[in-house]
Amino acid sequence: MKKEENFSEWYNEIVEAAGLCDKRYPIKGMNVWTPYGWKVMTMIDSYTRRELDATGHGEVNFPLLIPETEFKKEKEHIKGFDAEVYWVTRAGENELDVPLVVRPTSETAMYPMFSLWIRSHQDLPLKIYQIVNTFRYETKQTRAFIRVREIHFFESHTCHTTEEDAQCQIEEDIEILEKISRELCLPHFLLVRTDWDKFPGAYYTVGIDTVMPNGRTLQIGSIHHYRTNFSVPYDITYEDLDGEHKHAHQTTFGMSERLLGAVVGVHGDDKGLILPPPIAPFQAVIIPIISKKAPEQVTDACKLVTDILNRSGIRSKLDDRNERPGAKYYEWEMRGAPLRIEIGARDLENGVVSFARRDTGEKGAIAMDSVSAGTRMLLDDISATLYARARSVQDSSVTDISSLKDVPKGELDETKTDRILRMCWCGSPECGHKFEDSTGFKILGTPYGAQAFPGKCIVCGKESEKQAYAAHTM
RNA sequence: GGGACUGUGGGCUAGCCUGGUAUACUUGUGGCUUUGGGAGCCAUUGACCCCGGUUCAAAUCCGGGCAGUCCCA
Repeated sequence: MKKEENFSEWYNEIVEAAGLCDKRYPIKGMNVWTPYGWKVMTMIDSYTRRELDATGHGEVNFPLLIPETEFKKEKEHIKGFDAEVYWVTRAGENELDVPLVVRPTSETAMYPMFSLWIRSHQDLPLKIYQIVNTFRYETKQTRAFIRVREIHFFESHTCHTTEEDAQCQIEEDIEILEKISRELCLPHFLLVRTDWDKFPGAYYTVGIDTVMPNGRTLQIGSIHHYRTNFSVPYDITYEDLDGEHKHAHQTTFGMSERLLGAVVGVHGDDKGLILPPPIAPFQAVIIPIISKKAPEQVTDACKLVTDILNRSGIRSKLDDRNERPGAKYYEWEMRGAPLRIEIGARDLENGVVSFARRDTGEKGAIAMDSVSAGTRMLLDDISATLYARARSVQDSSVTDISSLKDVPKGELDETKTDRILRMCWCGSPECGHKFEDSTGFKILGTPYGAQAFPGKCIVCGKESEKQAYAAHTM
């Protein structure tokens, strides 16, 4: 399995071989989460919960179904989702009077309730989130975790008195994102989407994009500022200090199981998955090397070390199956366990345990009496290495261009890697569409909170200070 | 949005053109031996995507459905 040669094939094989999911469920785009994969996903969710709870968001759980009447209230939103929603039109033996939408996202489920919950400025800000599954009828090629029809995701929704308050929320969302993505060792771009690519109904959208090994970008989340685009049709108003009724300003922030897809793609190698220690179900896997001499001592030492590590907060697993050690090495490498610890008679004589790092393949020994401190240090270093490695791939995949002639076209080079283009753009839709149509690249947007970037628009040549990123997307 | 290809035990695969008895490897299960990088031997379970058509006879030919993979925009 060669990741660099054929990323698509590699990815498809690895997600099943590593035990993340089973793709044989007989509905397109709906896969089964198997125990190991679900464990990783719930680890990711636990960081989401931690950060959202810490910033005063309350966790809720809304119904899956939305009445058509509520769903249809915001026109842009409907236009964006109409083609990909599932409908419940029948129940038991009856046709329903009001058909029900299976949520593609929860704005239209939540906002009628927000309208009831919010009466006074004292009810604001309202900050809630939920971790649920949503459904979108994908007609294109689906792919495990990356393009699915049933999506596991979190969505946070907030309401504020003013646009400025809502803007502060965007800043907070970005801080939350930084903390979560750091745990996953995932570098990314924050790009304000073009007007024609923003979320249906949004005032503006910040896309969160990461770079996959084939040089294509993968959107792993988004943050939206709605202004009052939804609060008007959904009648979400509050009474201000002066007794006036005003519409709330809203934001949302969401990320999905694509985070896991990104982790697989960004960190994995030809031997399989490489999981960042914070989300690895087993951070250290202990493998006994049984020999004819002293088998009991080895077994006991393995149990002891596993116990010591677990008690010091390092998720550890003793693999004492009746298999050859080599077979276990291959399996845990495939599954991406960050650190392997081997203990045999030789190690016991020397008072150490042997280790092998999954990220670099480096092998060494840790003194038995400092095994948990030594393991902790290695795990931290693995995280740092994974992040640095991913960061350098991301940085080196960006090419600055100043003319349409510089746009790579047709055949990819021998590395089969796509490029991310950075250029000056005047910001007009005419130039944007012209660029996209003539190059086949998609404009991802302009850097969020970027410094001025003086230059000449790549299409019309007009002076501009806007920088744009463009890429092929997954 | 457009095009191409493919569905055979759990996995991978031969057979399909030219209709008749389904192949290999692997995995699983039971047993014995084994354990510092994918162990060996013996025994054993297990499959032609679904619906329809043609035919004495369909994995094979035809039509539709479902599912999967790839390419282009």
